[in-house]
Amino acid sequence: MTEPPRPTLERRPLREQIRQYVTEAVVAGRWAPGERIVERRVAVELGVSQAPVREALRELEQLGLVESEPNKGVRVRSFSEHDLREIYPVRAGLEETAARLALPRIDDERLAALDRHVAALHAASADGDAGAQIRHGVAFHREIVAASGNALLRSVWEALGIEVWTTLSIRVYRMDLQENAADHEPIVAAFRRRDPATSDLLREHVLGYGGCALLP
Amino acid sequence: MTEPPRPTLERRPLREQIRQYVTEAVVAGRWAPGERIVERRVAVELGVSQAPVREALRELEQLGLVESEPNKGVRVRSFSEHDLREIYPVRAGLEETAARLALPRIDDERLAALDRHVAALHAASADGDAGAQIRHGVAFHREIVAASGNALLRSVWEALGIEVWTTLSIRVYRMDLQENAADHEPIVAAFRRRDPATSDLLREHVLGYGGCALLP
DNA sequence: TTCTGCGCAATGATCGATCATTGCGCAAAA
DNA sequence: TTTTGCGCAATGATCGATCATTGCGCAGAA
Repeated sequence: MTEPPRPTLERRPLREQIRQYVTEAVVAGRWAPGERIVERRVAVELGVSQAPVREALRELEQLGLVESEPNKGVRVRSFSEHDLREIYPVRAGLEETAARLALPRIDDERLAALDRHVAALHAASADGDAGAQIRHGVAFHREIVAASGNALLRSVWEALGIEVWTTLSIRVYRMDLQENAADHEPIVAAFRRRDPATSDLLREHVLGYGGCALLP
Repeated sequence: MTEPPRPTLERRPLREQIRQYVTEAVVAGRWAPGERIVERRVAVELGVSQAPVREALRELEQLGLVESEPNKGVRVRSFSEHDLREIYPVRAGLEETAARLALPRIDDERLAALDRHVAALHAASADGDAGAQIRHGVAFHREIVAASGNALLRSVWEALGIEVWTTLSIRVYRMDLQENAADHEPIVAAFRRRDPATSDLLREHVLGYGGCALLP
């Protein structure tokens, strides 16, 4: 289940590191929406060539963090509040499907994993650690998607990039974090008793994220 | 709605043409599952350089048509029947969501478009033109997803590559086409009367595609 | 015989350079 | 003044070459 802990020797492809660098810059707001991202400039900045930067940018375009037009280059996407909210119905639908598929096949091990995520969420909540709250919250939902046993569903869900968007929403629009750890407990309980309503419960739960108001 | 018919001067990026070429080769079965796709070989074959081939292959990896490992290259994915069926619950969930969102906002123009797609489907069915059946069937569902008004939902749905997988399923596993045009009419009717059950109807409809048996 | 490690060929990853398109300023014509 | 092109600078798209990793066969040790 968990990764075998081997001494990772920094062997990730350049492109991945570049992607992470650009993502961080956009999410942290160091690069403003609408701003051009010039492939060569980034390449020079990082001491690499244009090619891997290009590849990284294409991946980020897929994610929706940047947008590009042929022969006109890439720029940081500007996210309206409306854009940021669009993700929730999609997530909700995917996770509803995941719950439907997971319900008859979820086992004790997974349920225990869900419990652990909830516990971690409580802890992060108590610490007031927003980053940890996001991470553990996402991990909880990821666990359910994985429990569906549908690899395609998982990859589609992952491609949404929940963590990035959540972080960004909070920074840009000061969306309320609303990660009340307790909200997750009924979901685990529903899975445990194989409640057919679990999927609806999960959908409403996710839609609740999207419905929450902006802070003043 | 439809593309403004301008004199297209073949100005698509190379990468797109390459992607299409490779897709066609894989879907038609000219390149067998498991077969290596060597970037330079394809490049030479098409008289281009390695870079755009590489980009095209990454897009196809995203689509799931090929798979790659770092430093080991790309190969044609081998699709088990199980893999091919995984798409249906995902599609069903996405389209259920689309229908939910579309229900309160679908207008007569879109409903008319749905009617046209159904009519085209009938015609293709009568002609026994499998390709046209797939295309119009997909167009019908695409119309609903577009009617949701959720751009992210649309792009996620498009990223599934329904047409490619349907075509491939039929060729490789001889999945039954089952595109009974009449099956689509109740869906349009449900939209027309704003039936809250429309989304469930659509979900079941899509799941029906996945449930259909293989031909002998 | 079986196991180990070296060395080469193939090829993915990256680079530096070139080609082609786009955007824009400026000058001349209307 | 407004419009129309021209020409250049910036930069994305593509290219050809090089660097680095992988897979594999073979010689020699166990």
